[in-house]
Amino acid sequence: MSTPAATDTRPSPRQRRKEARPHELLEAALTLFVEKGFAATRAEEVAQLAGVSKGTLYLYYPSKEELLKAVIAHYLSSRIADTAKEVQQIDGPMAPVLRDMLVPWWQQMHASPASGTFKLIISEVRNFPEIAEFYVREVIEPGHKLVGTILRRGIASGEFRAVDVESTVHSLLLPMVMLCTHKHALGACTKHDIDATKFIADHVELVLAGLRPTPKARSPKARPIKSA
Amino acid sequence: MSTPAATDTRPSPRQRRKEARPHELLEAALTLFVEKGFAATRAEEVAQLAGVSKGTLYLYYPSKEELLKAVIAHYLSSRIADTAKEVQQIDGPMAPVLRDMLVPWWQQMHASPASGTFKLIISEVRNFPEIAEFYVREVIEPGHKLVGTILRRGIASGEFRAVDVESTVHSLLLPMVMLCTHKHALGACTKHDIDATKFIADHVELVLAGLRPTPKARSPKARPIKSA
DNA sequence: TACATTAATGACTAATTGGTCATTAATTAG
DNA sequence: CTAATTAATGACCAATTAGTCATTAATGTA
Repeated sequence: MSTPAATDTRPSPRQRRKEARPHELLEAALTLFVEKGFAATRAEEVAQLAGVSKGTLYLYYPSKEELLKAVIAHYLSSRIADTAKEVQQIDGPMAPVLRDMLVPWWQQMHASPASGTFKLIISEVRNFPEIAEFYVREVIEPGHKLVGTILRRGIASGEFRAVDVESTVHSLLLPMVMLCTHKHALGACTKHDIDATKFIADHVELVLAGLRPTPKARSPKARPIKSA
Repeated sequence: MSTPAATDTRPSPRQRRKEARPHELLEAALTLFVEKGFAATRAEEVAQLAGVSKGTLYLYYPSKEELLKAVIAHYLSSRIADTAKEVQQIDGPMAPVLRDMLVPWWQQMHASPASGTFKLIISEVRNFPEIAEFYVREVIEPGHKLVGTILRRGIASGEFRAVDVESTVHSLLLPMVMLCTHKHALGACTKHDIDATKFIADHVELVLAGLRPTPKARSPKARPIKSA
């Protein structure tokens, strides 16, 4: 999407661009924090990558730790809530919902720089517990609730087997998170690559297959569920 | 298993225990590297947790980086190869193999301190590419080859659908790795807990259900495969 | 007991880096 | 154009820490 500050040829020195700095700094910080980790990234590196001096960085963020929190907050501004609203209104079978919403959602997430936030959170939560709180509230809980709802509706209608919802939510989502994490960890330093687009689709199909009612225990004919 | 050096009451000061030091230092290093990350862990902290002075740490490991590599090498000494040997000799259906070997293998891994190595590797590979090489060779490749073989044998015998083996290997293993990672990241600072033992079993069952041949496309009667 | 060996120590050094602030210069107002 | 405002700079300071090494003392030997 937007070019990293390092590669673009901005006018040059000592230019005043008050509006653009915060975002450029966040972008640079995300890149470096994800790549090298928080503690191993020097504040001056972030500034340099954003094309400013260290002093300027501290003009916009009061400390390295605040910068980290700002990065996570910025790149996690919840698209989940919106998606949940949409799903609420959909009627009928749930398999297409997973196929047509969950799959592209994760494909886009994986392709975007925001995919790095997963590695960042994994690496840093224990050092900054506030991040845990934020992440659970903004991402984990809404996400699990959404997928859990979809599964429960599918089970209620007879479309899915009566599996354990909690476990199945994890079966669906953990690989997605791991895939994003992998991209910025091993995936970034070996050719041991994963075709993310294909895997995301394949994985959802596999889970859907695992959710099909068993032929023996004939489920009562699936009936359309009440909307809402 | 073994008590962390911090909690046990060892005789006390300036005791000479040449044999025990390396392992105690590795244990302390694993704990702290996993908890705080490599860069944020001070060499002296590791020494302290192991009950020795900083000088002693450097008596056994020439640098912090070498200590990190030693930790990973030690806790990854491959149990995978052994498991692979066993599986090679088993005949008949593959579902019990996954149920009876993969499930307990991951349950034990999750329960052991070695589960922390996943978070450690995720966080540090990009800073220390040698680790990537080692990990791919010792863990990823053998592990994928093993599970891939199991799936292929099941597909060949008609026990499993003709799914994409690569994707399915990832569907099986990524959640396990993520689960271990979670334990030492978010799982260590929130009550947002996952029942690992249950999830591992449930997940394998879900995948096995997803691998069942579809009732419509009747597979040719499953026949026992040739051994070897 | 006296001596040799070597495991263990911790004060120390050199280098790094988060954060500050007096100075500089781009921009705007009059 | 001149003055006022403020975005941007980078030299600087204080604190931290990886790694060293001269010293200490535990252990073994005669």
